[in-house]
Amino acid sequence: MMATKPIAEILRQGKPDESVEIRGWVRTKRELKGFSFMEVNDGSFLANLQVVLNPELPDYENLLKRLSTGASVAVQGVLVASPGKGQRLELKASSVVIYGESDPETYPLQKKRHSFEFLRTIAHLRSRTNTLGAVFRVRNACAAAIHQFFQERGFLWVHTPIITASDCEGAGELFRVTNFNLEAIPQTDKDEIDYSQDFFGRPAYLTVSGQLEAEVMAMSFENVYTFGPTFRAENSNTSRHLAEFWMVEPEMAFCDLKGDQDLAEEFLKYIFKYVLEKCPEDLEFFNQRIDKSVLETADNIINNQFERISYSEAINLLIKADRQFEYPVEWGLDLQSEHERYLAEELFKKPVIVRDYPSKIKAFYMRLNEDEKTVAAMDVLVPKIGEIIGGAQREERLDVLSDRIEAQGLPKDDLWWYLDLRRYGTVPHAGFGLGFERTVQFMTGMANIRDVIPFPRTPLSAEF
RNA sequence: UCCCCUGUAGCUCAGUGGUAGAGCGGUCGGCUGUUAACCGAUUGGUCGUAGGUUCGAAUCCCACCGGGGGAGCCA
Repeated sequence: MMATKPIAEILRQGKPDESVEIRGWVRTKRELKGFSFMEVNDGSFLANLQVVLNPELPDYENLLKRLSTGASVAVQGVLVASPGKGQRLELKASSVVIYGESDPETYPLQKKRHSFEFLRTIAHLRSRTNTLGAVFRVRNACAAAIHQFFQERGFLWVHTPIITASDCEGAGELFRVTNFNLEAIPQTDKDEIDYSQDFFGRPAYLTVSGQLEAEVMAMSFENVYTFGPTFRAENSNTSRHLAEFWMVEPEMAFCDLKGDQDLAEEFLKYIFKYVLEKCPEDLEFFNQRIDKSVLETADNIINNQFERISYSEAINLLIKADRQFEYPVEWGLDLQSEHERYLAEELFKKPVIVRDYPSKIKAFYMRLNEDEKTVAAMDVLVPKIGEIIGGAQREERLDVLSDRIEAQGLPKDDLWWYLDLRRYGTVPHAGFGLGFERTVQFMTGMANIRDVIPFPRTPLSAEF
């Protein structure tokens, strides 16, 4: 019985004379007079396995006709040292089974390079290309790294709800969740929508963050993290926005802003190192073909101590900067993308953590500092992307939190359970959020976020 | 949501008022080890949609639709 092996395993550690079976999809075929070559890919590896097809194979002529790009095959044979350049091993086929043919007249993928715009229109086939294949392997490795990082440190993976009733995150527009018949929405006497008749008896939404619930869980397990889908209905049309994306949110009890920053830095270093070890060929490919600074970026993250400055220091540095910004720099105003990129890209040339932002420009749950003007927030800024992590020490004092909720005009009654956490056994705690796709973008150098998620959801686009 | 660019063959694009083009792909043939194979031939079109200007529109004007980039918002 012949062992079926992933092509990655064969190319990494296969030996000549070994009998193997592979399965996969034909990437390309080259017919010569006496025999033919075909390259097969099974998604396990960036490179294809070259298969040699000799005329002695049963039904050779007909087989060659049917083995076009995209066809699915199983090949049995013997590994031999390749006399040609470009590969160590090749598979001398003794039997080829075609599972499904692929009409070359209509199969949209060519051997030639395609634009990412075009590939987005064939999202059901694009994962068979070199670049998207590499992206999804890196994405997988990155997800595995995230879990391993937290699991090694005793963090509990908590599953926070996808559907939420609280509209008080202030983080973008929400998608409504309802089972109303939209042709006939129940109304009250006052001609308002009667949510009491809706599925949850109140307005409900898709979550924009699992943070508040993660805080609940941190108050019983100390260290927790969420890793799941998040939804924003913002009409954002940029290369950095998705309506549906994945977010990682650790939350730590008995932790302050310093500990939060330490974890964020350690975390980024860990996942970059992990992916570099697991997918070296893929990252090398990105470095060569997509963005020639990919490896340098990884090295920069892994081997540099992140710069840490306060918001006030950041403002001073920006004022002193030897260049003009489009947007004004002034204490009290939020940092714009151009400011963040200047700090990380030009001034420090490495990741920068900015902390202690003015309270007025940050969320209600962030802890008020002694100066009463700033909050214990921190953003990790990286070259090229800007903000990749946003976090804070949370306000654990009931009275201060109540005041801030009221000051921001938020519905305090809806947050009764969140406030309860401060009534019963409150502790200092902190956490942060990391956009998963932006991280994969950063790692791979892919310019558009729609090309690092298999099935991107953006305004007017949800076909696949 | 705002600003800019763009829509021509399966793909990437040229054509800017006078008969619709190239490269790649596909197909056929050739080639004793190819690997973005190579060489030769061949195939391929409602020029995004609908109006308008004009003797004549892919080309100029208007509207709509799609795609991309940027900004804002954010992760």
